[in-house]
Amino acid sequence: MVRRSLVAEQVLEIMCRPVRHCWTLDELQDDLARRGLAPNPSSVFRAVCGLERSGTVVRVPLGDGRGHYEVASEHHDHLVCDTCGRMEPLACSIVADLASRVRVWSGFLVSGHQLVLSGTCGTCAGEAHVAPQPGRPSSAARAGKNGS
Amino acid sequence: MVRRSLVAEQVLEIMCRPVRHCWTLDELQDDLARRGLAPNPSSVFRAVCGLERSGTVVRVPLGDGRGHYEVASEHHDHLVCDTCGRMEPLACSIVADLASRVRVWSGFLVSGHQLVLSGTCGTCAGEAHVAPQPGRPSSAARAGKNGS
DNA sequence: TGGACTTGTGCAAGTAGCTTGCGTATAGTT
DNA sequence: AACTATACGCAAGCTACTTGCACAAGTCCA
Repeated sequence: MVRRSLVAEQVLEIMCRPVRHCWTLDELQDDLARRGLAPNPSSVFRAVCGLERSGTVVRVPLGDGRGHYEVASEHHDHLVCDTCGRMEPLACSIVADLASRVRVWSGFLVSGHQLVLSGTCGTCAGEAHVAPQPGRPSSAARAGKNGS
Repeated sequence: MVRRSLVAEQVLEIMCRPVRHCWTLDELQDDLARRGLAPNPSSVFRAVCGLERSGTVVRVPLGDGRGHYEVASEHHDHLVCDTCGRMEPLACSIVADLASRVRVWSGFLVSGHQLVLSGTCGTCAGEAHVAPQPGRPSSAARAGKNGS
């Protein structure tokens, strides 16, 4: 008795679009709302959980205290632009030889890694020379979850 | 009117001991309790906040949804053992050339990074096989860490 | 077609890990 | 000793999930 989950279907469709590289639950819900669906946060959560369990999507820990999800593909790392908040995938091969070097260096058997590079993306760096961009949603802007 | 904060003082003292590389607020509170102090969680939080504001300690986002703090020193990355949960610092120079490679590769101007390698530390790997690798500087020995 | 069964969804409450506001205690200063 | 700024405890609040429960709806089988 396999029932299709409308929410999960739409979530997957949204995540497969190349508009963005990875999503928070909030962003997914916003996108779903824009599509006329307005599911409960718990439904979005459960849909993503299901997709994660089935291996279709994976959770990316970006260290900002929120859950980020992306469609499962070959392992890669992430570039996060401090200016526009955009995130880009980074071919993992660029750090592929790290494991063996670490092993030799410290005896640590590396089985996985998570690398997040922050800085300014090519676009923003280019724009910075032309004109400043006011009102950009910076990743830091979100950080004030409770102020502090 | 500068009053010393007993909690902040003890927190800093705890964090300066090489017993462990980085602490959560919980762990700090436990250690403080072991020292006879039993401060409120909010006091620990405020003490750490103060130390962070003054640049004495830094927050390390490990992607587990909790705040980890370590004494501020030269930037480095982290090795986390999946078996014993121990964490070790990893000389950052090992990924130092990454920025320039990424720049060439994608035009991204890297200003910072956060790398967490997970796997099995030398000690745990040794215990698992009974035949540890001799002559290798063990991660524990090198980093002067003990383990939790 | 209809009843049983299974699964998806919404709603609300619960949880973890902070974070903040407020009142009181207390160390420094005058 | 009085005054005042700061540390601290307590409790409540916040974010971002996470879970439990009830109901609705889809699927299966007779």
